Amino acid sequence: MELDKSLVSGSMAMLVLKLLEDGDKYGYQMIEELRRRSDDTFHLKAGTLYPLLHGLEEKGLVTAYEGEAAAGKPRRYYRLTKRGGAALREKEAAWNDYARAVGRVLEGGACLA
Amino acid sequence: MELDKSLVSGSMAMLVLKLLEDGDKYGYQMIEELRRRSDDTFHLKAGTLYPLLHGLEEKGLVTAYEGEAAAGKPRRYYRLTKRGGAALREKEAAWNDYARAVGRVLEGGACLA
DNA sequence: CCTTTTATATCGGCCGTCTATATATTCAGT
DNA sequence: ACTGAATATATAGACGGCCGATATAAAAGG
Repeated sequence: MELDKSLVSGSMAMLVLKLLEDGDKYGYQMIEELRRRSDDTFHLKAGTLYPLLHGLEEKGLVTAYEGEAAAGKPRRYYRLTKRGGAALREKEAAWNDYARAVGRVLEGGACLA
Repeated sequence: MELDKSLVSGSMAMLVLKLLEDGDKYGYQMIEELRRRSDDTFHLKAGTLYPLLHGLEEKGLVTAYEGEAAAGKPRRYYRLTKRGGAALREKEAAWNDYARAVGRVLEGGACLA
C-alpha cells in the first residue's frame, strides 16, 4: 500500500523551508534530498514543488537567483529569508502540536477499556 | 496563532475510526470527545464530520443505526465494522510512517553542519 | 418567550497536491 | 548521427479534504 496521500497534506511547505535551512538549494535537488532524508517516504512531485516555491517567494519566505548548471537547464537556487526562518519555526511548532495530539488520540484510546 | 489548518489534513477519517474503536458513538459526541482527547487541539466541525461519516458508511467501514435522544434530535449511532477496523490499522501504520519521516527531515537537518 | 445547547445535514468554496504536458540541455547507448 | 534517459524548470486542469454558512428540529434555561 502506497502512503496515503491525503495524510500527506500541508506540511510540504514546512519541509521545503527546512531543507533550505542547511543552505541554498535548487528545486530538483530538493526533491532528491527530501526523498533521501525521509528514507524514500516522500516523493515530492515537480508539479507540486515549483508552484509551491513560487508561492513561498511571493510571500517573501524565500528569495531566488539564477545559478550555472553543471548539466542540463540552468538552475534556479532558493535561499531562506529571515521571515522564512520565522515561518519555519512556527510551522514546526504547529506540527509538533498536531503530531502530539494525534498521538494522544491514537494511544489514549484503548487504555480505559 | 491558531493551529495551521493546512497541516491538519487527511487524518480526520483515521481519528474518527479510532474513536469508534472504544464503542459506538454518535456524531456530536465524537466532536466533543475528539476535542477532549486531543487536549483542545482538534476542533472538528459538524460540516466536516457528517459528510465524512456518510462516506465511511458508503465504503462499509462503519454502520449506522438510530438511537433515542436524551435531549434534542434523535441520535444516529455509528459502529466500526470489521473492514473499518482493518482500514484503521492501515491508516495508523501510514500515519506512523509519515510522522517518522517528517521527524527525520526536521531533526536530521542541522546535525551535519 | 427567546436564546442556547443538543443534534444532524447540505452546499459552496478554498487550498494543497497530483497528473499530464511542455520545454531545453546533456550524456550514454547503438 | 540518432535516440532515449536524466537533468531541470514550468504551467494547466482536476481531485479531494476541510471549513464556513446555513437550515432544521427539539429540549433546557433564563
